[in-house]
Amino acid sequence: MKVSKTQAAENREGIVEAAARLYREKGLDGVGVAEITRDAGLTHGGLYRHFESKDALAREACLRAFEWTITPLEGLEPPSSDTAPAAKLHTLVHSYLSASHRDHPGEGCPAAALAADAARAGPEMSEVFAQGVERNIQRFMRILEGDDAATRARTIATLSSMVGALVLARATAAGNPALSEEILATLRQQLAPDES
Amino acid sequence: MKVSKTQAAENREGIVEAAARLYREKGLDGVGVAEITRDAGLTHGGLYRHFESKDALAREACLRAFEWTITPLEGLEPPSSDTAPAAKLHTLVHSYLSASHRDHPGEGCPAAALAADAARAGPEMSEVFAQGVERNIQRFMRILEGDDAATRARTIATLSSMVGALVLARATAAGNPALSEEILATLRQQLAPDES
DNA sequence: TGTACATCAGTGAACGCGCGTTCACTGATGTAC
DNA sequence: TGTACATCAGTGAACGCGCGTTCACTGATGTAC
Repeated sequence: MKVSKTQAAENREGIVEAAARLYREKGLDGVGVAEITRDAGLTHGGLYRHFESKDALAREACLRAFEWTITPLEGLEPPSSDTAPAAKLHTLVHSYLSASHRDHPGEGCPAAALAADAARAGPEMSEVFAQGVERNIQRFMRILEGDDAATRARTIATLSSMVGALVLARATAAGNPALSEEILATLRQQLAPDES
Repeated sequence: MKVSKTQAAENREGIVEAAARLYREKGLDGVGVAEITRDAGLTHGGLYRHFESKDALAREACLRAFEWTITPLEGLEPPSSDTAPAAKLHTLVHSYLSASHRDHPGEGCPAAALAADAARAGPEMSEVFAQGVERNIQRFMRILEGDDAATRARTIATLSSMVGALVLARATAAGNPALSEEILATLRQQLAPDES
């Protein structure tokens, strides 16, 4: 049963998006091609008409995941072009370091969900990751409205803090919910303190 | 071929240490029991005389890994009881955020290597992780020689930064070595600036 | 101290299972005429 | 516009493989006498 070109493109799209979500939820070694294609409404055999291998799909899924995380950052910009950088930063930090983000990795930051896996997945995946991180640095600097070395350093430090805090909050969430929340709250306050 | 009680205890020890190293190098889903026992000089069948399951071994290996990372922190203390907290902090930060630590996860911080895996490995593993993180917070505060809420907040923020930076540096190392080094250097400077 | 024997740490073949990948096949698509 | 047919996206059985776990067995240990 062949399928129209547009339908095939949509199916391919569905596989990439299912993979991007499932990999972030379960890790690169925690999902099989059968589960991914089933989630996209297909069977596993057809996957290889679109992707050379599972690893190639994983790279494309990570690329997609990095685009997704950028979108919410950008979503802040159009309506908030008249908003102060500090306000944008506050919104972003509090959204990133939220219980909701911690508890829904599938739609969240791929760096926090997959960085450790990516470090073990070979040079091509590392390139994908390096591009994603560099792009997030650029977007973040645009929010801060600075392009000098000091802004870049501040951006890298802030992103590292956010990723580390989210990763630790996730690892401790089930075993010690109070500690998990303390980590998130401490870094929210540190990076974007509430007035009052 | 039975073996003496001391020999059996040593063998058990060897399995835990091999597991602690291999899990940090390859991830919780990246190593099999055969590889672990082979690394310890045994065959896979005997593993179940010592551990109820692979998951139980993984938890004990993580516990062990957290003890190891604490040791180097403590190693700083006896000779440096006359050293200023700032100097200890400098040594610790520069050692943690080094290329050597980035490139040798097997002997390094389990939080940076395994937090994402641990978040997916069930509540018992999360408890092990929460205890490990809490213990590292306590040790770090002892280095800073403070036990108030502000010191604790500063500690949590610093540890989050270190973990996030190391995780990002590892994920980007193969694909963009300059970016990886930039991340480490930026956070070294941010957390424990060189004088001059 | 010496002997008989129960214990049990470790071995390695075997198990059922799920994995990534392949491939013969299906049948709607889309093109050539 | 209608018809014949090559294309190829998707199906699902099958493959070889490595996984975690089990188990009958081995033989040195360590205990009971």
